[in-house]
Amino acid sequence: MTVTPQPESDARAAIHRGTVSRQTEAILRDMVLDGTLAPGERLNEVTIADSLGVSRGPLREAIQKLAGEGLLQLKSHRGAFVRKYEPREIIEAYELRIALELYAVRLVIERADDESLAALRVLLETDAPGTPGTTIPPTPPLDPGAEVPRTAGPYVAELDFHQRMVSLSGNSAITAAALKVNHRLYLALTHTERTQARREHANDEHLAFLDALCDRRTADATRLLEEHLQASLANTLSVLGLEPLTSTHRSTPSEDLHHA
Amino acid sequence: MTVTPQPESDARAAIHRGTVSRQTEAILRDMVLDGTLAPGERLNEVTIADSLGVSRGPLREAIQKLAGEGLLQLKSHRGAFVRKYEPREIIEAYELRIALELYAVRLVIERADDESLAALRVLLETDAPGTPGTTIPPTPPLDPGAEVPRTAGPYVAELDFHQRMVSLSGNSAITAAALKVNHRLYLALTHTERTQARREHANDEHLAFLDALCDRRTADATRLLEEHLQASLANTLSVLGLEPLTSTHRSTPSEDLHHA
DNA sequence: GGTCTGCCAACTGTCAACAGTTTGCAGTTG
DNA sequence: CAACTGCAAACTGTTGACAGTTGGCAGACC
Repeated sequence: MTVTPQPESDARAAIHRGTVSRQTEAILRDMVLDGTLAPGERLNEVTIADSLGVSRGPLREAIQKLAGEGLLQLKSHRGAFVRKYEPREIIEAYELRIALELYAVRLVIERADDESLAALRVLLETDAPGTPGTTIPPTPPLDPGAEVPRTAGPYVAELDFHQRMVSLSGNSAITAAALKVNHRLYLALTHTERTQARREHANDEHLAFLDALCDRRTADATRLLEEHLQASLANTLSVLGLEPLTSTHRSTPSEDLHHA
Repeated sequence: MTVTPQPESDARAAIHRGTVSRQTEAILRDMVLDGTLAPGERLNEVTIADSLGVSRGPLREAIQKLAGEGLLQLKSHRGAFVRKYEPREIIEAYELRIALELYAVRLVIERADDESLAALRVLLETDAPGTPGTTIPPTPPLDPGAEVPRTAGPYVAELDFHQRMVSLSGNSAITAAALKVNHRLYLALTHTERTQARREHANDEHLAFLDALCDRRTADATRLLEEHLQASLANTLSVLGLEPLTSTHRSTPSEDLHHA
């Protein structure tokens, strides 16, 4: 109803919905994101191909594509596994997200019109967990199947708001990159709950940020967004029982990240 | 015989150098980046598979992966084409690059050790076009075949310096994203020459930026880098005979980039 | 002469079968 | 009884062949 390109509109459209390869890719992505395939799990090609009613060829092509998006991990002669993110990788993905959003904010303030900015506020008010998949940005440069599934994880609304904000930059390259890293973060954090306190804080931060954004106060918006993202990352880390990477490495001169 | 990953190091290593799929992927990427396959050109699967001595299966898997990286474009039932970037897309890719590098600078200043920073200076001094492929970052999270080819285009040294700087952030996600967008920009701009004046300016800007970076003056380094990147983008646009997007949209409230 | 229609060739998308590798297990041996 | 070796099953990697679609070309028709 909202933004998702509805498949059930026409039966003929469903038949012609791209090739088997693309359909398989979309279905696989959903299966990975909604947990049907658990992180670390191995994908048996014949089993999955059989259950989807397709051959191994298109399935393998879909697997290649998802591996390129960071959702699967390929091991030579061992097959494909659902990507299991290490704590360090979660932090790195988060930092990538921060990099994208911080610059996107500047573009949004420069370019977005008032209506679009105002429309963002609606996303914060309808914070109920019942809102179904509104995750697709208006101009998705990725494939049409790239959508966050309907199983409402704790991060869906959060990611959705941010993704929409980024898409207002009008830059489809940045938007696509953000969507991809958001998918990865969703996969990595989908079973991570946030504390209630954090949840309320997050909403306040969103509102403050949005106010600055609508007033086109670039410096304030940027600062508020970064503080919000850093706080969100810190909460995630604490829930996961990890210590923040961002404060430990400055003392040690080398050796710290040279081995990766 | 053309671009094949060097087999003469060890016969056994050549045999076990990944699967045919991966080799094909690396070779294809090189062929796209070095212009063997021209932008807009269509890839005939049987011809290419034949010339590489592989079957269509692995070739198609490689094509899927390169399409995911933005180097190829897939058209349903029409095949794969070398991606031909529109002016707008070039600008968007450039902005994505800016977003990544601006945040990377902060991480570099926080985390990189003095030696690594000093090592960057060497890249600027050996500006001769004879320096062979040093394009791989220390920690390439992409596949081992992902390198800017040896055909020294005008942007190779430029991109190389920036890529190395980004890799010093220690963040492999950001580094991988930067590498990917740099590949795209290389493909889009490989036949674009820079003015001599711009060339000298660029070097000066690099040096000034590097000084600020080594002194860990975050604000200065960030500002200098952004000015440098904006100037570089402006030069590229002028060479291409385009007008900058970044200055036209602020006045018009909407309608400017809503159609994309 | 221009335009439209129907056919044909080329190519992509898909499938089923073959070959090589890995992993786990059973048997054997010290 | 533990550890090592060899085998076998399962699965991935690869291949060649089949079917459906697209685009162009020739011929007919207006």
